[in-house]
Amino acid sequence: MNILIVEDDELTAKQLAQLLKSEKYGCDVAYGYKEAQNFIDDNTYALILLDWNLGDGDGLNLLQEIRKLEIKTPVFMLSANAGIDDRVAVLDSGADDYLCKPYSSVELLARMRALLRRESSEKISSIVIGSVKLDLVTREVFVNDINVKLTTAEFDLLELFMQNPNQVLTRYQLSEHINKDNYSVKHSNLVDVHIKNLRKKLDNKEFILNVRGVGYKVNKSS
Amino acid sequence: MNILIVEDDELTAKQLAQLLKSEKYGCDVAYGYKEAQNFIDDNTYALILLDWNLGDGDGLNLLQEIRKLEIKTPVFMLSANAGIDDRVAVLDSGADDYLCKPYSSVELLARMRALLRRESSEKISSIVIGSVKLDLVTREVFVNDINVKLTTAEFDLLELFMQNPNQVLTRYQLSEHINKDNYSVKHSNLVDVHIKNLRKKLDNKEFILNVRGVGYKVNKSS
DNA sequence: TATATTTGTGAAGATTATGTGAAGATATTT
DNA sequence: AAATATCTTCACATAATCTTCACAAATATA
Repeated sequence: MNILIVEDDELTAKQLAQLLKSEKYGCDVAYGYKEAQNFIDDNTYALILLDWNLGDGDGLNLLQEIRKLEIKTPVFMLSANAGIDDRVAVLDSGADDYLCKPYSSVELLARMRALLRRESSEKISSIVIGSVKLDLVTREVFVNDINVKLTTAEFDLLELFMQNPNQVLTRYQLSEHINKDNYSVKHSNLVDVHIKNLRKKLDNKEFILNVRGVGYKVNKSS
Repeated sequence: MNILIVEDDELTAKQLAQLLKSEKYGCDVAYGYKEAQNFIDDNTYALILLDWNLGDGDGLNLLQEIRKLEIKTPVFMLSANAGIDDRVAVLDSGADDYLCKPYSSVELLARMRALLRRESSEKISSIVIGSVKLDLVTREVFVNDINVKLTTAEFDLLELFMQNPNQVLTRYQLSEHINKDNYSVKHSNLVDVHIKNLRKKLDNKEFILNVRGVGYKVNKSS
């Protein structure tokens, strides 16, 4: 969850960054218009906190430019002294919320949560471990950002592994998860075969580790 | 574009309704908690303007109940005298914005537009993916700019697909979407047949991909 | 080191899911 | 009511993948 702070006053910016970090948000700080543009081009933010007064350009201009580029990231405007008319201009330019300084940090955080909640409810859920990314909605798997095609059983197994990282899963648990319940067939090495094929497709023999006599687990640090 | 006003003071309610009508919004007025519930159950609103103080129940309670029911309609809270702490409670309960009386009607309208813009920007009138363009208003479909005639079921399926690009949709979801709910008929391959016909009309076997064992999805990059 | 146990592997046959044409059943239009 | 369009089912063709098997490789045990 990354937030971009755009604020030219260094002290204010650092205080904001401190506040956000204390709430476990990751954040970048841009001290001016140009710098903000670069950050926005290169990253995806959950929210942009944008100061109205920027040294090398107007905050409102930046906002309008962001919207012109069809970037949908919510923008929270902060301003020293805007009157009612400014407020209207700000909100109509595509800002999602707005506060005047001096503001209460408690209120700022609450309003931010309101914006972020809305976004996150639309976001897809995906799990990333090491070089492997698994998207639960599209059922796509990416290894080093390359889309890899898995069969149903392979995907279901990998999903179980990645939802229980570091935990050892027995062959029985794994088998049950893909195959209703035919693991009564004592000497089936069905799971082993799927694991073999998964390892090959993930291009990493160490991603799924064998725990001798018990089962398998994913290796978080691979 | 319908807006629900929930406000127990009759004069205030009428003034609000007047204001909204002058801006060409359609609106209903609920004077209490129960009445609001009924309106919400029976209608779909683009926005709910909710007064903090209701005669027969608390506005905050209503808000929390709405969110518990997973109703996503944006809620704009209005209050006579809330302090900062109340603001936090309000926004964290799922309100999307908040204003204290006395507020400027210009600012109220601007903030409302900010909320409504967000919603309406999601309700576009046509969707384009690859060579396929789907017009939701005229219900026309173009493949490489050539108008293709689809049956009702085919269009409805394609619409669902294109509004959820890349997402895997199950046969059950698809069937429910076109056909009320007769997918209890276990061995119906109705969806499969529609998919086959769609693929032929779209002149592209890769536009709708099968996800074995799960369902189908559109291929964004086709 | 020799032996037993467990895990890894490729290939082949069995099984299951999906694709397809055609025909009868419904619904819609003329 | 007839003509037309669309929906729905069915039987079978095709394709994906599951599962087993025999054996190889690795690891533990004596």
